Amino acid sequence: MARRRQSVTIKHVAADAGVSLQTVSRVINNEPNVRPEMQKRVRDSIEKLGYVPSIAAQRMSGSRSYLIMALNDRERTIADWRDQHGTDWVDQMLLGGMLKCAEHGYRMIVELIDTHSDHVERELLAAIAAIQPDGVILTPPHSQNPVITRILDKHNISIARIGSLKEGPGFSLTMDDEGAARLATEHLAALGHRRIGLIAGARDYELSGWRIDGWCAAMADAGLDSEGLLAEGDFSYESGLTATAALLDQPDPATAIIVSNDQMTRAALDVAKQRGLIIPDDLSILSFDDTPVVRFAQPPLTAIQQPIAEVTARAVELIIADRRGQKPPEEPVVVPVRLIERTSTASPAIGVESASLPSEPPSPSAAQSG
Amino acid sequence: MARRRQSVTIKHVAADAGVSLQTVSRVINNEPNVRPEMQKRVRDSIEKLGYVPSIAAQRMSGSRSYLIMALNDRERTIADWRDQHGTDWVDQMLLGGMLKCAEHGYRMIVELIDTHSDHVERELLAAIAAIQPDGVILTPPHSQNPVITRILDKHNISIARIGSLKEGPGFSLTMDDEGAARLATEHLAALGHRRIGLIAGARDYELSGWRIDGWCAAMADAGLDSEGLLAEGDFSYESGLTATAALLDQPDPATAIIVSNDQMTRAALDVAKQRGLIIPDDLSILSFDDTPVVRFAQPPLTAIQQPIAEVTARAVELIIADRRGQKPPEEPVVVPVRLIERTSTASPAIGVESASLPSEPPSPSAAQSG
DNA sequence: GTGAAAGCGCTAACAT
DNA sequence: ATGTTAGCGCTTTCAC
Repeated sequence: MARRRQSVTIKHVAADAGVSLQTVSRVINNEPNVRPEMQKRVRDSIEKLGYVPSIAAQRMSGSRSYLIMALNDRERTIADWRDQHGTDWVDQMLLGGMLKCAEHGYRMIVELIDTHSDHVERELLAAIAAIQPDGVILTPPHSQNPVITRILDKHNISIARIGSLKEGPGFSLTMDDEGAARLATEHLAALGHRRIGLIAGARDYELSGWRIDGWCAAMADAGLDSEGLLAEGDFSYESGLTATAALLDQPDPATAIIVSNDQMTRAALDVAKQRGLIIPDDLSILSFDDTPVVRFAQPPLTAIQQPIAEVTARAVELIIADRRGQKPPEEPVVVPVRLIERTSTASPAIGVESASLPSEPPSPSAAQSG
Repeated sequence: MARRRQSVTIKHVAADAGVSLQTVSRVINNEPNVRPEMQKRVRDSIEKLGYVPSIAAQRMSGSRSYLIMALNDRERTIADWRDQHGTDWVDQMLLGGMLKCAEHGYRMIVELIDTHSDHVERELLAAIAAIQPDGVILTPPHSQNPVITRILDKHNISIARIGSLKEGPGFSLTMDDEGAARLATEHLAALGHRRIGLIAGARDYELSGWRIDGWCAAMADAGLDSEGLLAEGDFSYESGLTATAALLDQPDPATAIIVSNDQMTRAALDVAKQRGLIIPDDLSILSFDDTPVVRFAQPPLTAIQQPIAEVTARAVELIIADRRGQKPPEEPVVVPVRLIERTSTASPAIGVESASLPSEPPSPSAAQSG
């Protein structure tokens, strides 16, 4: 295979503009100490020759690689892809991350790593050595894995941790899980539900706890008893089946369920169907993931729309700013969610329930259909 | 920002193994002229030190960048993402491409380019200069764009063209569109349909033609008249509305429709619903994309499952083989599709239709529900 | 079969 | 404000 050279290099530009390599380099990198007229001369040459810096060469000598690595959990990501369950997390990350990267001359590379394996460290080191990313975007559960953050920090790589508030290197971003859970709960309470169940996510995800907190707080604020309404899941379909059953199999069963992700939501729908429960007449369901499986469900589900694209774009911005020496934000960056109202949530069926409604009627204002 | 060095370089390995840089380089690249004992010594050092070659450095001096670029149409990809219509083409490309790349120490970078813009050339050149990919995977409509293939070829980059059989540099891969259309048509004919319509895709996609060919051939083979049963679409939802209406608004309307992609399928479903047609009782619908929107439709749709992941994986293999100097395949690589039978296709309603059925009854063998 | 030297395209550090 | 020099980590070329 023939040796492939860059067709137009910084040398050609320098020669064409009649300046030194360094001056061209400064212009490319928007560094100071270049007179406007020089600037222009160089930029004109760049334009004329169609010069584009080689990322590889930039990385070789400089401190930047112009590469940002998006790290996702291998097992879960591959399973989602294979099963074609319509989880579009990676797609949305690409949408937000790639486009933002492109604005700044960066590229995003998706990398999968097994969190729970013994060779996380080895895998991560290999990825770092091969790619030399300027920054890494971590998603749960990687974002709270101290082994990973420590290694990245040691290598002086900027870290954006999505879905983690733990102390640690880099900056945190969240999708306001607590607020979202509160929003979801309030939505259902406003519809008149008193038995609002929550199917929580895997315990080792920080955000699972936040959602429980938000739900608990909102239940308390609404004067509702949350006794027996919390079911623990692990984000898998199977766990969703068990959890849903648990919420329905009790003396005073849930009339509305908030489900922490799309796969468990599928399970909840299936359990409801199997039991002959009509949605939303007999049971309201609200999903914490607005993925295709949820949007195209029958009936279309009311859902918390997680701004994955946006939060990823913000993560890219933070990393690039960090590279430029700007001070990272003190506080975690919180990207608010939206509640998309569809037809899976409605007032509970009139019956014994309604007889025991509190004196205060449900607020119709919060129940407007979007 | 501190200058970041590779922690373990080829030098460390060479020193540790007591050999020269070149010997290590040869081992890394599986080149000849290294004695087995040397091999082992070097490999042991690599293992011990946890050495991983830097892609940037490899690219700098050598002919390989270990980077494969997956090129998609910017406008359509972003629209699909934004609208969240559940098209998972990019996801599936990543699944197949990334994993295969990983097996060989390559990485895949997704890049978006506007096909129809004036600056295709400029955008492509910029991407090439920045990334220096060893190979590029082209999807329609890029795969048939001579401007693109010519530039890539000139830069000595391996080209895998998915969905194009036109003469040109690089190798072609298809998902057997003609055979798939034939399969779909036969499936419907076997159910007893005589008026099987096809909503074709955009004319400037080669595969649109192949599908028409397959459908035509199968119709002829089944002794069916295809008069008035071909409607042209352009893959957009809107075009799907018009095309569906055209197939239904005629003296002898279609009782089954094959739709060339998921968005037009959505349109077909909506038209049917609006007209009060029950699927599959009044109208059978078969989609040419098995994306989430199709799988989770009500009823779930019978669909051609395009093996995007697999064809991308094959493309990666071909590119890597090409880099290694292996001779590319003479013939286009054809990855077969599968027909996923769901509940949107059934025998046409018994009525005037059945009275005029040909003497030969529909073959039940081909109508087995999967 | 192995090693030494040269240089890929670019930037950091140090001149001027 | 601009230029010069010395590498970055690796592969290529060519000598041994």
